[in-house]
Amino acid sequence: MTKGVSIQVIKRLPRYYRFLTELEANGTDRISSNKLAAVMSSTASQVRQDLNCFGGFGQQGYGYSVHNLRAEIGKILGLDRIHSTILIGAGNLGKAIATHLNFEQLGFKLNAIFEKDPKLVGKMLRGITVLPDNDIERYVKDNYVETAILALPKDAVENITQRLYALGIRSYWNFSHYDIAKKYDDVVVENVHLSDSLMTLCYRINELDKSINEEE
Amino acid sequence: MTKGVSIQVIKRLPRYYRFLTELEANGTDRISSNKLAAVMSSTASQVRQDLNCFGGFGQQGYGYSVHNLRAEIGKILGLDRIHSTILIGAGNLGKAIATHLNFEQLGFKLNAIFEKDPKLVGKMLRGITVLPDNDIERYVKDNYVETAILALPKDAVENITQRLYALGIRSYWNFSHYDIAKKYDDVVVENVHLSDSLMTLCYRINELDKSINEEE
DNA sequence: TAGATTGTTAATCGATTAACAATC
DNA sequence: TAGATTGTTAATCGATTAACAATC
Repeated sequence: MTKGVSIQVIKRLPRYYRFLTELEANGTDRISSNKLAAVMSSTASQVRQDLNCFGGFGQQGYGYSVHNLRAEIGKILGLDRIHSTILIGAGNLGKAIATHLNFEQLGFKLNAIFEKDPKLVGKMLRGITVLPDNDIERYVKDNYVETAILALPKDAVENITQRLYALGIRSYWNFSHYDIAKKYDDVVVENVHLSDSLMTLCYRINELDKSINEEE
Repeated sequence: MTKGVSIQVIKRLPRYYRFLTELEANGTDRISSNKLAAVMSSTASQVRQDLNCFGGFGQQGYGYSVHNLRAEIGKILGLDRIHSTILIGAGNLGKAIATHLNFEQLGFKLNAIFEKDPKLVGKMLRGITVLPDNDIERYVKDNYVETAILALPKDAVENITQRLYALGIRSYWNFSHYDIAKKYDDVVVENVHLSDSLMTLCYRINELDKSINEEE
């Protein structure tokens, strides 16, 4: 029954969700695949193909109800569930993650934060007291934890992941360059590689410069 | 002469670069497409196809020189150039970006930081004094600036981008949900949508749970 | 020379786009 | 009913994988 929707489609779902949220906030009641494609810089064909991976949410001759479609995509993404989450690392990056994201609207709840550096332990972030990383085992045994956010340097992540895996945690939001999925095969890992993104920008700037120089 | 290498290939280049950097640090001198594919969780065919978009860097019967290949990919990405960069927004996210990334190794140099909130103006980040955002125009006119990093809320970004675009800035590393590329068509934008990444993780956790339940 | 491994062409696979009958 | 727009099938396009001759 696992339908096997392609990763390309799945990666577009948050985009649909974002734009539909905006449209609803703007008071738009209904939208055609054509109009939605224009907003998303996509094509009407792709919009209809994508949505029909999950069901027929539209109505012939009418289009899609913005409110309903947004709710359906929210359900598909699973944003109506709440995944108990811990954050490992309360440095600059961990702090930004903790304070910047609306976890509750994204299907998660941040319940605890752990940090090795004693100088940061005890501080408050988003109403949560930062705990020493030695407390991880005790905490995870006492509290149900589904997901871990990893905001620490690569060399620290290898060891931490081993501990978290041993405790049964199988989903990771990973900001480091340690390759979790290569080590463990029954986990879900979403990587955020900021430096890869910046290098891609670098390449594209150079391409832009080249095309400008060719024009001259 | 613009070759038009596909975006999929370009997005893999930073990965090659990262793994080759590791291999070189480990003292590996040469590597075959087969071995490199194993390290990268890719295929030998894909490795050779990808690299041959840019040139024949290997040697039949031998493989690739790790050192040379890393250097070549660095050049392709343009990491040997230095793009003058400013950061707009010195909140938690801006602070993490400023302190977390090795800009110099990624083809960029962070030269100035601007912030609206007077409480943050004057603070030091990465040896740079945070300036008031009213100084942007003066600064960009006096100093050559190529790239802007946008680490502020969506509603502030629209206005800031207008100002930066008017000043001639054409490349953006954008952490907000404001769609720059839809508004301006001669810009290069690399978006980092953290909440999209988290929603994708949410979807995949649910899929994992489903497949586990099916087994029972 | 023989073995290994590339560069490159051909085959396959999957994703996107186009078309249109179904239907609101 | 006529017009609009979906859901879905078919056609196209591009990316990945396989194969192999070239060659170090």
